[in-house]
Amino acid sequence: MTQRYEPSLFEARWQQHWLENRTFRTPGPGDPDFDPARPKYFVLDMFPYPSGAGLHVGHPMGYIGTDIIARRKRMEGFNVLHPMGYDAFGLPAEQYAIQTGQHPAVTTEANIATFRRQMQAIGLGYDWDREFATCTPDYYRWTQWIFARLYDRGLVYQTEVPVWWCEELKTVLANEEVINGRSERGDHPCVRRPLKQWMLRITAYADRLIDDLDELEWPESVKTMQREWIGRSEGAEVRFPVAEVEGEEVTVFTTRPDTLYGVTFMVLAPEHPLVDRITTADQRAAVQAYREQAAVKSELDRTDLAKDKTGVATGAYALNPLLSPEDPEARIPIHVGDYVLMGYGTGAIMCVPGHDERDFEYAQEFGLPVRTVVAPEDGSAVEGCFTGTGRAVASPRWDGLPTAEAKARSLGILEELGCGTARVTYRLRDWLFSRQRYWGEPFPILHAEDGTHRRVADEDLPVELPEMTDFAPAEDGAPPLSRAGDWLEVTDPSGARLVRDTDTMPGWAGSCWYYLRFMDPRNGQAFASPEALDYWRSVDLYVGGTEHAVLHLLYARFWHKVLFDEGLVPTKEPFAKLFNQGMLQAFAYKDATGRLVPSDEVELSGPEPIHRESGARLEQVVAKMSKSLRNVVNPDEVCAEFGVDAFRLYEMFMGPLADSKPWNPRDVPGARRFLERLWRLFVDEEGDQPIRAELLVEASGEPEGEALEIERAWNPCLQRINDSFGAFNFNTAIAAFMEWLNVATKHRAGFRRDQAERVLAALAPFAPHVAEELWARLGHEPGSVSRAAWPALDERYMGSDTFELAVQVMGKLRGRVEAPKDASKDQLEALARAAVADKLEGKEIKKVIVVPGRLVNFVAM
RNA sequence: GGGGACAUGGCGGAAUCGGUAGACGCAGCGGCCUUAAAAGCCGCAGGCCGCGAGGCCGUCCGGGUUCGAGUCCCGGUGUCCCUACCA
Repeated sequence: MTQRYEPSLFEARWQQHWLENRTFRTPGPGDPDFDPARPKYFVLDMFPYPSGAGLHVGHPMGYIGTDIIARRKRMEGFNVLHPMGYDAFGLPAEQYAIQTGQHPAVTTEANIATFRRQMQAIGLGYDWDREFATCTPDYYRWTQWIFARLYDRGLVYQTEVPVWWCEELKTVLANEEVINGRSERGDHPCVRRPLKQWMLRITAYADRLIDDLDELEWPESVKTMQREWIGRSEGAEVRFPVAEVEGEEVTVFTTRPDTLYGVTFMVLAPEHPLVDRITTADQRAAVQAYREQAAVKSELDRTDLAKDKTGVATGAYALNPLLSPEDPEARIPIHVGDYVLMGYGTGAIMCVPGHDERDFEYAQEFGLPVRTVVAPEDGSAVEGCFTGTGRAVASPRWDGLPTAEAKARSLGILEELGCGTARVTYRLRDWLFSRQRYWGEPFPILHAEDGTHRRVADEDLPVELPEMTDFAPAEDGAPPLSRAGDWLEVTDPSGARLVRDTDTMPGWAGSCWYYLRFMDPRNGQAFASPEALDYWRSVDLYVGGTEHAVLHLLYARFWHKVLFDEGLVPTKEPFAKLFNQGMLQAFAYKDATGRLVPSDEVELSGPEPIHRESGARLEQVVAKMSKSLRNVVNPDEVCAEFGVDAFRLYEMFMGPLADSKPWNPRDVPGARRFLERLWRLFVDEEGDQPIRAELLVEASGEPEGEALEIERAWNPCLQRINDSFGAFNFNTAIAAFMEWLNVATKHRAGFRRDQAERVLAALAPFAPHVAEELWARLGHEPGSVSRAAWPALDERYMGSDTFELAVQVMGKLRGRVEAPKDASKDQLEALARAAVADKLEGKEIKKVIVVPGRLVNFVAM
């Protein structure tokens, strides 16, 4: 039998061993082997949607990172909760079902099997006993149950709203799923259409969702995104009476009530209900035409077309409530314009072209007057539009006040006059929560004949998805479930006939609380036991990509807070610490015209990349991995060619986990070579023994000679490994291993068993297969390195006794000299002086800076 | 238009508190081993000048603070990500 490093001979075997022995199973409260004395650590990956394409090398980047963290924490004595599951409801499986007739449950199950196999093949140490998919009744029963809690708290309502409708997908989409009028998934055109929809009152939690961000250990950028998404803005609601139309008034929201004297016109959103009531006869045709045009425009892209402001006068006028109705200045025209959005604030604005750029543009377009009511603090003259803060001018009731005070004063006056109040507005809208689709959680809702609805009793959950064979939505947009026959009909105990709701929940629903289910995934009595919730509390470290910075993380926080208010979870927030891994990119090749050339047309064997057909030189650039560039890398292939440990090491060696960085196929063999060299330190490839005989000898006493050299290299290496867990820059840990290996190889004759054991323990989180293999060959119980203790640092052997002292003259490096680590400042200065004596000759030394352990700098003229 | 991140050799990237820039790896070059090649092992390796000792330049560009700046401050350029009439 060969003793060469051949990972295919043992990697699969160890993976099998871990599964069979449930090595990474984590006992929790209620399990007989649970040890409550240990501290807990819950480290979670954002679980994947199991697509048909399987994993590509980008997915495992974060998974390998958390696997390393989980494995080390386990070795440090923590109860580590590190599970994996599948966000398995969603559109792609259903689209596929419509095209092929395959039931989404079938394709989803097949995809999950692929994902599971791939993740196990990477050696990820998840607790597979806790695995689940959100599309199983065992799970969505509790999704429905939590929905019922929201329902009972009045956070669920049904309303007719203009929603994004995607003709291609035959469903409504949430605002955030539509980008520039096209669906985020599939890039199909979408139109606005009024439909009755389920809404969740997330806006009721807006303030808490902003305020509680402060206590989270999250990237500032993500917190900022969430704050801006919620978009809290403080201002006033002001009511302007409409001239000559008795009883009508225009209510606007403004953040600048201090500019009220500068209002010269008003604009209503095209959809504003007031438009019909106030438009004058001679403007009616023009307004009607404009509204129709605006409705079409919104289907395309209102924002893109809005380079120039458009609008039309209604012919009606409003009266500035601060001025006397007789004052001609008080009379301001009311327009309709599509730069005002019906969905924000009141759908109407007061326009102050002197101090708002959009209003200014509109005023320019339509020749409306501009009135200046704020002057810059420094007294400088402003022409056109000034949006900054300063002092109020031409504003009789608060002239001369700085903007902040003017705001407060104007608010007070508005309230006094009874024509305005302070108000807070949010950009965040209530969450459109229903989809006219099949593959999602059915709503646990029953409709009565009188038009009322009630929720399904808890004991009747889950409301299971009915078996169907045709999932296509109807032409009129009626959901597939409306054709579900018997399933639809329910008779309640009183004999009343009820009909089930036929919408399903959006893809986000299942991921709103899955982290809680991991705490107690097989519980049939509750979504998780109070004991489990109380022990695991919340996620200590949550790792995933930035693409979920707003939606998923905001929705999950919302549900968690509702559960907190219900007294069902012990924490206010679900994810204590968030970490965003970088994106995995790939090299791409650009020709002279700037076009990207698919990778398989590029010849890389020469000194520079060449286009195979034309022979043209190409430029290497960094781009996303994409099918069209044919630079997508499959982890299965990499593992097959280089081994799993090499794959894991390379992914971590590429750079810090947080950075985006390109996959370079040429670098992968370097990781493999490291493992081979390490192997040879332990195993004589030419011999027939599983491990070098010296390593079977129990070492005693302090290391000496070559063993001492290895020891002195090891401890700084371990220090760097430990430090790499601070910022998740495991590339530096692996570099440290490599440097240590270079030293150890040089002094291999002195390599001792105790050193071998410590190295393998520290290596185990990074390259677990080879660590297990060599650990077992050392005679330890198979599989036990995963449970070994994390090695301790020995401060006595932190490198050698001397260091290289840099000697500078006037800040420039002029020499180097070996110096003892414990030398005094005076000794260092003397050594340095001797080293650069010739450079100092004839110069006057003005100052000497001594930095122990580093350098000496002579300031000399 | 707004917000954020980043910028270091041919490539990926190192560099605690401001203290020897380029660790580690890839690609490259030289040597050993070999009939030869591969693999492996040993060594070289930012640029320029010089036979050499050595010197000069160098972390996107321009200024500044400092004994000393990749790191801090001001201004600019470029790349990537997010966002987009939010009143």
